[in-house]
Amino acid sequence: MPATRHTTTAPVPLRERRRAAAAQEILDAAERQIGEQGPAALSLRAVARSLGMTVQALYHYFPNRDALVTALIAKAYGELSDALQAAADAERAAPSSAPRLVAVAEAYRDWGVARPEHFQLLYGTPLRYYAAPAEGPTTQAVRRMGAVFQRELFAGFSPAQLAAADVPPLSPPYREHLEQLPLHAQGDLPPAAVALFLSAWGHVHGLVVLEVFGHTAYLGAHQAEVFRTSVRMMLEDVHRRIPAA
Amino acid sequence: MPATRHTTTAPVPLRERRRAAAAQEILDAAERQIGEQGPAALSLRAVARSLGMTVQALYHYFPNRDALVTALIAKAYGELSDALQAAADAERAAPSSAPRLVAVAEAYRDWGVARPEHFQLLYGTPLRYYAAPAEGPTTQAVRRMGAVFQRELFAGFSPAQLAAADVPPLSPPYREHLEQLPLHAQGDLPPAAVALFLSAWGHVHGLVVLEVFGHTAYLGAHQAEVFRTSVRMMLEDVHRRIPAA
DNA sequence: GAGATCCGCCTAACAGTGTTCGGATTCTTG
DNA sequence: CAAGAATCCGAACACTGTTAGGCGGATCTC
Repeated sequence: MPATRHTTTAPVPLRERRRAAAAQEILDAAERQIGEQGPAALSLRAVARSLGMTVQALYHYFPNRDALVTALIAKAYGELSDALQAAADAERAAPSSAPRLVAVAEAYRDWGVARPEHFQLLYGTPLRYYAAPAEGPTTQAVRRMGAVFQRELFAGFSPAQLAAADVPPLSPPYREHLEQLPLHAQGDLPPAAVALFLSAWGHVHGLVVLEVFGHTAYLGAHQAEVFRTSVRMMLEDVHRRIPAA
Repeated sequence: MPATRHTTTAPVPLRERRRAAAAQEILDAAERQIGEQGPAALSLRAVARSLGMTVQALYHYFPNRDALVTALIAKAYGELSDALQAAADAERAAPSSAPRLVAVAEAYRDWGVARPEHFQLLYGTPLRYYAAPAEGPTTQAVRRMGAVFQRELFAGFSPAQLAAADVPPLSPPYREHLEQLPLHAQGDLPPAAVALFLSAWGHVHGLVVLEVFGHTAYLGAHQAEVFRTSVRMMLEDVHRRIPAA
């Protein structure tokens, strides 16, 4: 079997373009359905129905449901990353980096609260038998998202400062593993800083997860303030662990 | 229609007992299936099959799938609470309260890591169309679980100390709402302490959620150390905010 | 002990899901 | 224009939760 079929001069993206357009249309319809009915209600038949075609047509654009879901997840991660980046950019004029980190965290929460169905798609397990691919477009999108947060968390600190962060002693193999981790957003991040980042990220994520999944409903309308207070404390605590220049 | 049918002397728990035994058997089979196949694969038909009966028989013990799921969730919360309490009790001899809180946090993680399917049942949304009841046995179990954590987090501090905790200013309505919250484990907890508790709980939960749901798989076998380090820092940070006696 | 009642379980069916096979239609390509 | 590929649909399979109707046996009353 030779490489491809379009052996003529032009790259022949004629048919390909229609394919891509149709696939995009399917993705949009699926996303719409998730936003309306929740991720668990995602149904190939319903997607096809809303597009005026039958189920089997979808199989010409996605090999199976999991592939469609993976594409949806990757897209959602991308949009979430964009939201975080936009929030950070909006606070670029701030004199200190603190408001930028707060803005990023708030953007993370805002995205989850505004679109709980999509948030559940990313962080719940709403689709029975769905297994996320080990390495794919999603992992890359996740890394990008973490990079935004990490950048603003440590903005304004030198590598020397970060390396001297007051962190419990890390075991040598753990240090080594952290050093050769592919989440170095910009320049090398010392292990102590990575440990701080992981803790902070878990902190922010946990607060949002509890709220979006309804486990802190008893807090009512004050959930925004709970989050704001917690993030502020978290930022203070992290900065307190980084020595002054 | 009069009250009940058993108008004889004895309370006639004869049939009731069989009913309860059968219901328990169903619950066990369902839990076994969750442990083996994951919560998303929970199927009434499969449960009935493993018990040698047909689907419709289950409907004589649970009105529908959601009721069975609710019972499973309540049971899982109970077991999780027991695990936390047991971990705290095991460290009762410790001179300081710090190791108890660490032990409770580790127990939370251990439970989630050891039984990821059950953890997903509690904190994911694995069942399509399942809607948790607003007030029921689950909320009570959740409160009990939070109480264990909260107790160990603030053990050894007086109400006066907790009230003077160094926390960002809380808005008056937020303070008021926190004061009349039904999660006062023992004695009244000042709003500042509640804010600290909520932040700490979100922190621990977020770390565990990320790990159990596979979002930090890139950390490999070091995830236990990530957690231990983060919890230690969290505890230091919380205690640093509570003034000395 | 005999009769009435109710409980427990079954067979059958409905609407829904993801997925596959085979044939028909349409549209691009040489 | 003819060849051929890409697209699409009808039908089917195995699975899900749920409901209706009917049968047998255990239980309770007299």
